[in-house]
Amino acid sequence: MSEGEQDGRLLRGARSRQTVVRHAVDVASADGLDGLSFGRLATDLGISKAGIQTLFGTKENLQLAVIEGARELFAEAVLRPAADQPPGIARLTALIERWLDYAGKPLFPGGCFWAANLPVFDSKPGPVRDLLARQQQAWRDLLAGELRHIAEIDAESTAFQIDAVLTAANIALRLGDHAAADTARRTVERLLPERTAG
Amino acid sequence: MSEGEQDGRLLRGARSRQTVVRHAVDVASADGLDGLSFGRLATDLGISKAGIQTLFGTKENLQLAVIEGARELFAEAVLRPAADQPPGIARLTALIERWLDYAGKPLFPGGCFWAANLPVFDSKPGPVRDLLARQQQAWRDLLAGELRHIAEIDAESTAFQIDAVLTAANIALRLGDHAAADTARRTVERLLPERTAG
DNA sequence: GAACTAAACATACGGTCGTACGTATTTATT
DNA sequence: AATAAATACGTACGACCGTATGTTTAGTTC
Repeated sequence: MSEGEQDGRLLRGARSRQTVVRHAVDVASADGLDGLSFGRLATDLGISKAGIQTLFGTKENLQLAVIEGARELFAEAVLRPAADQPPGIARLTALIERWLDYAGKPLFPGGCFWAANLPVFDSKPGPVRDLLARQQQAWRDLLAGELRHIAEIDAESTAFQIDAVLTAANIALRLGDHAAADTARRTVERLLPERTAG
Repeated sequence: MSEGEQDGRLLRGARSRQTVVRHAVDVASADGLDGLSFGRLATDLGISKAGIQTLFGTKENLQLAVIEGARELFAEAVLRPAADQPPGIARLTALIERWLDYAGKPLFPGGCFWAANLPVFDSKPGPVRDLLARQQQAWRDLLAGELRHIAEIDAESTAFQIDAVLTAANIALRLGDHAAADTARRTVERLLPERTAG
């Protein structure tokens, strides 16, 4: 009758990992990947510290699992909805709108997961930093891919710029600037060529 | 004959604070303001943990002192050299060049101090977050002030954009993208009106 | 249902953290 | 020289950290 139940069955294996990771992502987006600890997660979830340690082994493994988990949530909230749109400016716009939603009414309580954690780990070589950097690059590549469907644009450099503006908007939002999303929207619009009719 | 000496005299008062803060800024730029601890600073500097505690009282006070110290170093490295230039585009360019230097060959071993710490504290209300946010705003206001000398430009929004690009360049630099400074330079140039002759 | 594996737990260890308190030492003031 | 104030230090405390080891429980396989 402990808390570590789900659907009346004790959490076991993959299902336990998922439960822990899901909560750990929230913790890490607010307090950073460093703010994670077996003890805290155990207390929050009402299960034993040693049980979590059994599932993940080391703290670094936990962090890596959490990063993967965050990416899945991000893909579900931002990438998948935009995949419906046709390639090019439509899909790009959808991605950006979804991203601003994602940063605004936080899927993650601490705002963008990568904006929160990359600056902390960018000076700490290791698997955590590498994984975060790879995911960030994948996101920028995705933006660049859509931009290549638009003529008269330097895809790489525009992708860099869009990502920069979105990240800055994320921080501004978290600091209480409610207009930041609109600012970002207008800024991005100006980066794209004059809108064609329709 | 302990390590806590300077010019042969024991460190006392303000001089001690300055010594500790100077080192703590380096630590905090690499490991974050959370990575600071009395014990670690004491070990690094070869003085006693309790001595540092006497100087700062609480950890939060230490963090606030470190933030102020970082701002002084930033002002010395970026703001003061650019102050020679005439207001407007010349001074703006000087600020940006100095900033890229500051982010590149690190005055702080962890790159831009605010880029590293703002994302961590933007979700944690308190004096530390407030001070960091105020300083960030002051920097953006400074950029906007210079931009107002340039016609046909939305000063606020361009300042937002320049800051966003510089911050993104800082992270890219730390992740090994050696071309990031040039990318940022070119991006900023495109934000300003066609260069007048000379 | 017996044997085996995987999962969850209990407990323990050394380490560091932040803070508190008392003591010695240095500087400043009288 | 005596006194007061500011500094620096030694030590101690409870709390949490990450990890390791052994044990119990829950599923699985034969």
